Amino acid sequence: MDQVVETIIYLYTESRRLTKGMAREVGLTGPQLTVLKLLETFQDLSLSSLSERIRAQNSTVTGIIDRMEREGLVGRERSKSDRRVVYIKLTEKGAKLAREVRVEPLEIFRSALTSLTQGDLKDLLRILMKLQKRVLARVEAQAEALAGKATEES
Amino acid sequence: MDQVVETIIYLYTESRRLTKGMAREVGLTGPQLTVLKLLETFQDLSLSSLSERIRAQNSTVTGIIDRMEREGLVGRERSKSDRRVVYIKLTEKGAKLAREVRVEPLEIFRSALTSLTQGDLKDLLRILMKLQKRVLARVEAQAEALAGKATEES
DNA sequence: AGCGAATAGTTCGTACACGAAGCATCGTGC
DNA sequence: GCACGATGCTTCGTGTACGAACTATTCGCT
Repeated sequence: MDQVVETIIYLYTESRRLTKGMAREVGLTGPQLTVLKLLETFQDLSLSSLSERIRAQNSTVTGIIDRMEREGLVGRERSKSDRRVVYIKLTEKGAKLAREVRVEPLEIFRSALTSLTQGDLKDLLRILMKLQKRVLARVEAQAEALAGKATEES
Repeated sequence: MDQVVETIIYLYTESRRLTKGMAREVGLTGPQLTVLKLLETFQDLSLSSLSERIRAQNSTVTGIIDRMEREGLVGRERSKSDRRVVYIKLTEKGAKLAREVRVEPLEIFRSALTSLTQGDLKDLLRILMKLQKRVLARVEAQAEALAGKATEES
């Protein structure tokens, strides 16, 4: 039971460690490699949609992009239609680097998954989803409780 | 399949977010609350064993302890038998705060787990362990490959 | 039109988080 | 005993990571 938690933590941290190691080989950090690969796949993305995809705050991504821009890997470009939006696009150098990185970040993780039997994979997903749903329900309940408390106080 | 990865990431980040929220209520950060609770359970721990338990580097934990010491929650004490070792112990104030925090950090997560059927829980653990074993095997294979490369280069 | 709320990004302050380098101490081999 | 590698911790530099406050737009409503 605690072991389940342990294992999930292990799997998560390990997959991050792997991305990081892979990134090091080309002189990048983990998040930077992730961003590079995302931009290769989707061409331009706004900063917000980038943050959404890597599950980080805008302020965090601003920093990551700052450093990648400094290295000449990406460029910023304001949208014509909505002048609040900034699109991030790969430069030549960035695109070249993205092509050089052979393996997808979560490769090892994925190949370990495929090596499970079809049945196991199905069960795993089913149970994890169930788990997620319950956690989500509790989180929302707690959020409401807090919101209620805040209202009382105000 | 990618969904499994997604879900695991969700579960992990959510559990961290919860710890953080709980910590905020008593004016702490996530890692600080974790350390506080660990020290409450085990009394004194050396800095290294603390790092091991929270899966962080010594240099990271040094910082966390620095800040907690500044707040008067913990104290450092050099070991008599091995003067390299530093034991971290709760102060009065730290112990009091630890007692005030009712819920264990991973509470929500755990209660969601217990709400699964016995069979599901068993399956989940079995599959996750299998997955972990395979990831581990691949990681080691890759580590060796890198080590080999390094030797060639030297 | 035009005001107020919402949205997109940035800036700032703080706290992890890691690796490399440094310092003190310990342990072993000779 | 004593050189030397190993161990425990700290320091430093860099890069996330978040939330709060701020600016510039855009949208919704009247």
